[in-house]
Amino acid sequence: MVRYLVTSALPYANGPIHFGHVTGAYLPADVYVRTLRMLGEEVLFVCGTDEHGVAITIGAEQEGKPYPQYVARWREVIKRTFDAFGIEFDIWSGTSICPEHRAASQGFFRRLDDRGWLLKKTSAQLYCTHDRMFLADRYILGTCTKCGYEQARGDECPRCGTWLDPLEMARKTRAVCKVCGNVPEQRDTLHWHLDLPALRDKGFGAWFQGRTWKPNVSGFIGNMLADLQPRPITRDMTWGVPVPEDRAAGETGKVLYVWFDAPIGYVSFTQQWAREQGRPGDWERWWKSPDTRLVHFIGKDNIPFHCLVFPSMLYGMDEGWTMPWQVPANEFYNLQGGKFSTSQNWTVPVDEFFAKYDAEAARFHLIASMPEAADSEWRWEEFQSTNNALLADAIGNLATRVLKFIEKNAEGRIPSLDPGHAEELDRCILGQCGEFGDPALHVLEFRFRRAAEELIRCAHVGNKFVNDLAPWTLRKTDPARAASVLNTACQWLAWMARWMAPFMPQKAQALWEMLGQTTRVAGERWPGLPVAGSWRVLPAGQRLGTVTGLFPKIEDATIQAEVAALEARRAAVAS
RNA sequence: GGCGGUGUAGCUCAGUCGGUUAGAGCGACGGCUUCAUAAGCCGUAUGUCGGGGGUUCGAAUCCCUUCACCGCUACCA
Repeated sequence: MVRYLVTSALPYANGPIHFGHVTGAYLPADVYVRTLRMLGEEVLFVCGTDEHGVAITIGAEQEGKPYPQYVARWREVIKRTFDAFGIEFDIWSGTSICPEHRAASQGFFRRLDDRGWLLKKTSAQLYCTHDRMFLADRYILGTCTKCGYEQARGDECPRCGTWLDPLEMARKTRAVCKVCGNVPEQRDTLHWHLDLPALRDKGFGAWFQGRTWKPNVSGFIGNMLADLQPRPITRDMTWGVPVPEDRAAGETGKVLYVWFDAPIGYVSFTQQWAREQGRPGDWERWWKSPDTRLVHFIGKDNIPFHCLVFPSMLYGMDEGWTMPWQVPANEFYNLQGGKFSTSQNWTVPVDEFFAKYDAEAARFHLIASMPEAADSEWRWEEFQSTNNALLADAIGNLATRVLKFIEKNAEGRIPSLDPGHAEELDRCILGQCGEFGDPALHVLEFRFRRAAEELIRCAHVGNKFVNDLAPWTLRKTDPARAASVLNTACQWLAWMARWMAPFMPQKAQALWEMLGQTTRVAGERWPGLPVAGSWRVLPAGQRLGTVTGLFPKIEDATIQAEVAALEARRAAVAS
């Protein structure tokens, strides 16, 4: 029996997440998971914050906060955004708080070492005696050895684009620590490296080539595979998972590199979940089974780690670990013509957003504009258009036009269906479906935008049916037939509610209840495509719930104000 | 610099194992309708498919070249 283990990239706990993150890695995963559940599949959805690494230590020190406190704050801020979007994980943890994380990470390290996949190498790096740390290339500022630009970073000159060697730059020019401004010194340091070329040659390469990937994954990784280097997996610092003492051989102050331990978070969080469920051993069913379909939702910046490094580690464990099944990496999501940028204040402040707008409308718009094949962006005008034209006019208005009519003319109960009309009305409405596709099938193929389109088509079909059959006219000439038409329209709404559930769970529930249902729509079986004769589920005579508008409209002036505010925030930073 | 992605109607995109007059939604315009959140339905218009060259009976779709935007380039994550 197949089961789905779904992960979303662990957000780094040193800042808020924005719409780009949400639509890239979290929302599609949530929709995928909700769809699978309605299809009756067994699913586990794992996420939490990535809390180690040097960027966090620097951020915490700048704020004068202990690392755990700094990280906890961002963990909470990030979670609040997910809650607002209705993104629900089965387990939400963090790499520094998950009780299982250290042992799991060290276990990977030991096992990979035992299997001979780890190499020890000594190399020279720049060390800041003031900050007492080795400096990552990007934390070194100096003069470009090529063009003379004085604010070049250790890895690359932002002006001429040249790749720089930080040691050479430090030798030839006055390079300083970006954090404190002092001149670093060169020191030798020993680090463990993951032997990626050996793993590739011993079978990982064949495994990768034997699977089909999205174009942005296969091209990129296929190229990297051709020119692999062993990759360092340790760092000189204290914040992180220590290299196991029994392997450190006297080396002190070494921790696992954040990118080594972060993806192990998927494993350790699963272990935590299993223990909290009272079945501690259950995690292995997820992580060591050929029946598990492991799906990593990520943005394209994470491709090397999820498609090369982490699966190489899993492969190197040689214990039958579950390998990634699909990695639906999205491209990037921008904002109104520019990149989301906290430093430039080119952002949508999320708390403000949710105070003013409907989170489910935002969910739908993000799905409908998701960067599946190419970068895309949030435009306020388009959000308005989606909300007004698609959600309010097409979907919401279909519900109110049918249900309010029933309230006024049919005592607020689902009208009866004359068996003599059923077959013809089925033809009328199902005949319009044309090349209708099942949204769930698109979701399973990670075509979320397409799935969103089908949902809108569903509403168009309902609207056309109501228009064509015009119950407001029929009611005067043939009341029984009018009742049958309205019954059919209600059945269609019930269909639409279930289709909406993975995308807009609360709105789907609201519509479900308006139709007089008291169950959870998310608990319904996914209905697939309607089949003549068997697609009606609502009993005639059922009392409707309270009928209200599902989606309020957004005024032009509101949107203009948002765009103006966006520009104003950026201008304030620039000045 | 290397590698990858993208470039198709005003906007957002679909379509690329080559094949009839290049599609959808939104927006625009015209007509119909009045149950509904002034919503709905029908119809119309719009494109040298980034530029150039080539292969072919035939190319948005294959090859070469060129331009633009974006990303990655592995000791920031």
